[in-house]
Amino acid sequence: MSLYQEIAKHLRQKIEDGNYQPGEALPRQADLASEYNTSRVTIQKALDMLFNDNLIIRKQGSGTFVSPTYSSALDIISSQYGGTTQLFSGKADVSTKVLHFEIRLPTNEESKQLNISTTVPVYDIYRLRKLDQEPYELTKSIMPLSVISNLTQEVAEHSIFSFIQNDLKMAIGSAVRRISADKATDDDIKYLDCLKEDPILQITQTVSLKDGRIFEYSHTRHRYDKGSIVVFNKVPLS
Amino acid sequence: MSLYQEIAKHLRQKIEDGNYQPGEALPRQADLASEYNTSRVTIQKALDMLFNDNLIIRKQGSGTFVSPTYSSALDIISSQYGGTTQLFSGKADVSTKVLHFEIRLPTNEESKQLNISTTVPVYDIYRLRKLDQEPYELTKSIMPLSVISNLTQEVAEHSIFSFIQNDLKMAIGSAVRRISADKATDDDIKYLDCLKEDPILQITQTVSLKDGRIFEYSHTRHRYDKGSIVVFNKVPLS
DNA sequence: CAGTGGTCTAGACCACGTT
DNA sequence: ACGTGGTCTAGACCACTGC
Repeated sequence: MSLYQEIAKHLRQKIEDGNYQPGEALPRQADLASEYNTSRVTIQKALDMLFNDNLIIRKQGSGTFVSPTYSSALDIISSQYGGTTQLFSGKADVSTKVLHFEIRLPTNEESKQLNISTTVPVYDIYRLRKLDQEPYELTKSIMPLSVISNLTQEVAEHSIFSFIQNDLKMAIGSAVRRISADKATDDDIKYLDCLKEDPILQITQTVSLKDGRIFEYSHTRHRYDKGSIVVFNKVPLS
Repeated sequence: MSLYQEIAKHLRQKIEDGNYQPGEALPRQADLASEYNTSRVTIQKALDMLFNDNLIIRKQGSGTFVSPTYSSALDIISSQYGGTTQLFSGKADVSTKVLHFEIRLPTNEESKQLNISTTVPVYDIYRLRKLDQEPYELTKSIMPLSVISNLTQEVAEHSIFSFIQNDLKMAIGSAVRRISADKATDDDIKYLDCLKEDPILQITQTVSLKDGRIFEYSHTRHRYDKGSIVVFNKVPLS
């Protein structure tokens, strides 16, 4: 890990441990540079990381301060990446039932969303995830074989995200999510064990690898009483 | 505007204009530095901005490429900041009806969310926004007088966000949003003109200024058929 | 091995807030 | 006027990719 990342990690730890209280000023950049025996630019790169995570506030002409609204509750925010299995790792028992597993050609909409030709086959996987035996989410995933291969029903029963990261050694880069509310469908009622009048929270996402290739286009449906999405937005710089 | 911001803006324009196609390589950092008559570090800061907006992909040892999935559709993503009025500026006719306007002391929950004492008075504003005369969202906003002052019902009928930015000259920094689905309440049915069985998309948010003070804690309710939230997430660096 | 982006330096000057 | 963070430089070396 590079120096600025180490410094960011160290400062983050000090803030989380309460060495610096919310609202309190951090040492000047020049002093931090001396302390870590590095240059100011490197300190700035470290502070950039903390700033992007809302841990600190920077005031030109005044100083750097621990965000007055800092609370560890924000830890959740950035964690929606590793998929459901990783998110609840250690907190709850996640089990997966594969309802459908098929390799076929994509529809026009799917090929457009995945940015592939309609001649490239895709996995079509429909899964029900349970948290501590309670139905939690229903997900339909479409993944191109040109990006992900050797996916089996066995893998789908566990975590596809960890298979991609740990077995295929591919790095996930970013995700675009659209969140909406919808009425319950017959499948929702059947698998999520909800009522006809219960709302559903739906997340439609395309997830890309670091190299920019899209590897998943999916729709996830949640019971309205078991899940919400937390997002953190910085103001645009431009 | 600083040099790296100008360069980022210029490169962004070139990508959006199609001078560089999706997947195509940009010039090497060294060449860009020569072209803009600056140093490589400055070019890197400019590229950081484009990278954060998913416009480019960087491959160490290989080059910098226009994101293969780049599409201008992503422009929407970062725009949820200026409030509803600004978001639809020029696209639709936004009108606001103030249903309630009051100054009172906050509840325990509100003071906790706003990070203020229960002795600091707050504005309690309940508004119905319409888009081209159609009910769009119902928002209950709580704002501390210690942060925002001189707010009037007159202002609430237009845009509170633009009042804060343009009149009070205060800069908005970040927002934490929780998005969930809910059943329709009597108010939803009455004001949003929806049915009892229609789902509602609810956004609960706290919005902070650049200096870290929270200026709004609000709940916004949308008709399920008129609105969704799009978010873009980069993978965490740590 | 050549070529690319990633990290880092030591120092300079600028912009902004506070006193 | 002073102190702070913001920007920028010219050059060096490291890390990774691909031929």
